[in-house]
Amino acid sequence: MLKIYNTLTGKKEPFEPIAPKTVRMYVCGVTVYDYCHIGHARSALVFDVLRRYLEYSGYAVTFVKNFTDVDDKIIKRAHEQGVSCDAVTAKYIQAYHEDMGKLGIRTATEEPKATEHIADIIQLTERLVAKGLAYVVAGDVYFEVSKYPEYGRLSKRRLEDLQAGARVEVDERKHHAMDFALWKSSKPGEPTWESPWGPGRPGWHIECSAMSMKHLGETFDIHGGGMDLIFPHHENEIAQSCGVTGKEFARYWIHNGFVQINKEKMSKSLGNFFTIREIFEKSEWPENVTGEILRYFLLSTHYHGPLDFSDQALREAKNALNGFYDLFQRLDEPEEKATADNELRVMIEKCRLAFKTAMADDLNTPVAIAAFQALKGDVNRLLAHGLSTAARKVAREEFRSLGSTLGLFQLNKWKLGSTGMLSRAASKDTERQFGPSIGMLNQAANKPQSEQNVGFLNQPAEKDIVAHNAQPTIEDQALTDVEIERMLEERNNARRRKDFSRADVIRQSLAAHGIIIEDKPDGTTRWKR
RNA sequence: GGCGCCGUACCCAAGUGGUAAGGGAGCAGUCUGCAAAACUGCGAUGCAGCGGUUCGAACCCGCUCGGCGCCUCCA
Repeated sequence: MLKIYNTLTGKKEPFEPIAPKTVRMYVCGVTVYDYCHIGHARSALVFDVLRRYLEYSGYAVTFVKNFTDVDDKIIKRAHEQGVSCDAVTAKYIQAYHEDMGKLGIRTATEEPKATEHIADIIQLTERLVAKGLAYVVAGDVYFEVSKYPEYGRLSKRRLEDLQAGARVEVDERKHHAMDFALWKSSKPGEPTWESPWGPGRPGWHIECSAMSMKHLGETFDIHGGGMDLIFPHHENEIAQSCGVTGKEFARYWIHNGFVQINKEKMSKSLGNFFTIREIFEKSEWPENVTGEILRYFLLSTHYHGPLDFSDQALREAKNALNGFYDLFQRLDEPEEKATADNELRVMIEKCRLAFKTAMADDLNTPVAIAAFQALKGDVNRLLAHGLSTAARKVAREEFRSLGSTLGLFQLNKWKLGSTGMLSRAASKDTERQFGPSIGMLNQAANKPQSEQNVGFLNQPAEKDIVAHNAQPTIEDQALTDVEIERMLEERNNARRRKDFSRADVIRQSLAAHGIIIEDKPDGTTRWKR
């Protein structure tokens, strides 16, 4: 049974859905006026994993995630670029799907847009006005916070504690400084819809209430989003929704922590954010590998806490993942000995139990990953004793199926691939240039921490290198599999006649192309990019 | 001014009353022509500091120091 931390109650609680075996959840998506950064990725991933886990646990999940596609920032961006708001939102919605897709984040059951729910929003606003919870001022409609006595129960604030106008001037026409707009009369050049209060557009908070109620009903199971949405966004949603229906809105409120840079929240104003596509562009590794590294990194900390993004953190995730995929490569090799086949079952059972226990405890993904690490060690030991081809397949499948809840271990090939993309001539810094391949060959690559962060944090320099990478030189062409096999054959011939210097030359030559080799006890050699 | 979070080994990170998971890096050993990988071993007598409660505290309470978030749009 899943226990989950509920912001509303401030406690970890057993999860009980309203209707048996089904879960209805709503997560606040993004405002589509720019590319998503790694913080958006974390939020999307956390709820993607929650959804996968609920499905794994046997629930039928209806998952709704919205796009806010009408908003001040969108209007501003459209004006800046001299294009329509629709053009802006369409561009960034597509980018959202591309970026999240690379991270293996599944699309939600429903992904409603605010602009497609104007009628629902107007209707909900009318009901609030009719109930006396909202008032109209010259074409604007405001929710009257003092009419909802429980205002502040999610964010644990009292109305009196909210310092009115602390940083923003209070609109004189509002009854209370915290009253918020449900409907805004539109200025010329802004998107506009007809309404009982005149032409205008919806406020931010009301759209989520309207869309969630439409797709999930007036009361549903889970409402999620980033920590920063607790106040005022989710607080306001509760006030509107509960105010209008008189029922509870969502039962479990789940919030993920921030991604930080050097212990500070990633934000546009600080200029310390990294977009998802920027990370993929700068990555030294192929796209599918980068996606999994990012996923592993984001899940290696509990979703509720803060998470510091750095180049080094990504490298550690990559190194940890290396161990798994090295094992998977061994598991793909045939073997007749079956000495340890029976023990494998026990190890797998142990892992399953540990995985389930960890995930059921407030989605403890770091502990779940630790369970995989334990199984990795176990299987490696059993492998030394002898696991049959069939048993190896079973083990690999176990990683794949259990890992699918976290979206890990799904790749067939783990290529770190120095595919010749990196131009030697353009580099003044060999270590950075060749990244993982050189790093792994040179175990001495133990630099002071100050240098380890340069990759992603030093934007200008890195951008230069990316630019150079676009023009690979001829000598950097990747080797074909056939060529590699031929070189390995020659090397093994050399080894057999004890011509080790020749063998080492070939090994170095392969290494220069990013090929890592490993001699097996039987005299053959396995390799990887 | 109000509300709240965090501080665990070189780094990352679980653990929230019963005597410190896991990973990365490092060192040593086994194996290997040498590597690589894998395996084995080493590594916090201590969880920011100081008091208190308790048979027992990293976990509860108080104070102090340090870092951060929200109260405005924000995943």
